[in-house]
Amino acid sequence: MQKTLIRDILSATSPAREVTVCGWIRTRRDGKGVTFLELNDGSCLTNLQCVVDAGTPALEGLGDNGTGAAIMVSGELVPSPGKGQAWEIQARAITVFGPADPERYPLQKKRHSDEFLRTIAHLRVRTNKYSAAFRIRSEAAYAIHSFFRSQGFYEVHCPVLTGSDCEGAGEMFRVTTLAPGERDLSKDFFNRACNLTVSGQLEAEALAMGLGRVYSFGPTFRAENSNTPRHAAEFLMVEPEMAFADLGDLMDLAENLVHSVTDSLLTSCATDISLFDRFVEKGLIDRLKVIASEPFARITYREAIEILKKSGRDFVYPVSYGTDLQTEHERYLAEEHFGRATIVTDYPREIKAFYMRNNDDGETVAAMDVLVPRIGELIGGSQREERLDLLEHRILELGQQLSDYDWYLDLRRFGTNPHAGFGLGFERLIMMLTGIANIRDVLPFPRTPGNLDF
RNA sequence: UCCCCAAUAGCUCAAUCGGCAGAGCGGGUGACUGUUAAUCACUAGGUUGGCGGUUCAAGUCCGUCUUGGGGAGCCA
Repeated sequence: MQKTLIRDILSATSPAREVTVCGWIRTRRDGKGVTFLELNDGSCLTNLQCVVDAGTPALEGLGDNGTGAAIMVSGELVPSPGKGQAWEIQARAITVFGPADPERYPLQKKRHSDEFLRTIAHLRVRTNKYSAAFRIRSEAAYAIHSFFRSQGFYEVHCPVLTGSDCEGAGEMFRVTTLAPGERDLSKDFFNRACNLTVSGQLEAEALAMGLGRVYSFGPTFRAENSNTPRHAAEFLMVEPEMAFADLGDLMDLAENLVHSVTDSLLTSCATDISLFDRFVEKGLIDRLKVIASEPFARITYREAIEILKKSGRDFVYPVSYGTDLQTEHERYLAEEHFGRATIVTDYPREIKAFYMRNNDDGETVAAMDVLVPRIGELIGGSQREERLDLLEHRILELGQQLSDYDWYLDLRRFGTNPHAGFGLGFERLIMMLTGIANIRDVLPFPRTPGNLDF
């Protein structure tokens, strides 16, 4: 049987004698002579109106099923005489696949709070807001792949299971097959400690040293006890790594990526984004147009400190050279001072990771953070230290063992070159694109401290 | 992990000074209509998050735990 997606039906240019659609009933309105169904199949935001006349086999097939039921409707596609839709289906036959008991089905024909919908994450995709959010997720991922492909990058797949426990990106989840209480790691699956990855960066660097330009796009895990609307224990990270590139190249890449993805989403997800513009964040579309077209502000850490000092603001955390920028500082820079995406570069080496390239001034490293209004840090990256002696010195300075980084140091022993990369938090990008304020609502099944349902 | 706020019907929320547990939506029943957040009438629905305390009397005050939200730290 030929089934048509509602998305395709709604863009029809002519009537059709026989179409078949499948979907879930969103609402049902009964009259004496006619019943109206709003059918949604997830292919797009808009529902398809199905008209079921009284006394027909179609109504008999429908029975008393309403909101939430999964059905198949066959009939004629005709121009709708009513207001509100161009097309409707005059139903000839209806098959019910799965009813939804209205006394127990949690989704009603009304607005629910995000907090309530999180408790039924397995069902919330059947609402307008969440189906739109997850369609945007998919389109954003597609746009990211398209961008990198157009720039000569190859996607690489970095391992989720890692023996490295010293990447310094946060607390790690331990993975083990040992029985509870057993502590002898030599008897564990890998004969050593194993963790879930916090970043594919080190592996991506290795792959960039042969493929030139690569990016990984995969899950990462942080066992931090972070309870904020911007952190999750499992999230996707986009991590490009470029050989023969410096910090300037990296900033251009980050800016072009965000421009490109935002611009293409404004077209490919126009209907879904307009939903968020109306009901979630007023003015979202205008803000996205700015993000898609305006150059990012670019300042050094030193300049950022000067701006903050001159701001006259009474910050909770005092501003001084040498300490990291706090959330309130980042927000001031991106939201108030510049009013657009802002790249801050060249942080003091003491507050950044060991692998970042030392600048010639001896005190800063070639790091960059991309700060976005309302989101905060969307991207963090750096030019990597390609000089073996300086890298070894930095590792030892931090009290770590060179042997732990043996394979990573090989990349500097053989064919080293200036290279750079960053990590982009995919969920934060989706928050930016939708205006959704809580990361738990852009992840289909969010993992946060104490929450492992579904 | 720290600070602040909240928890009452399936959902969203009221309940005055501590004094009879309420509404809208949703559900059920019926009416009506090419309807579109349909409309109208009737109706069912409660151990006020758990435990303990104060009081003649606790949804309301106190302690504690749990859960959720906001802010901070950590970061993407």
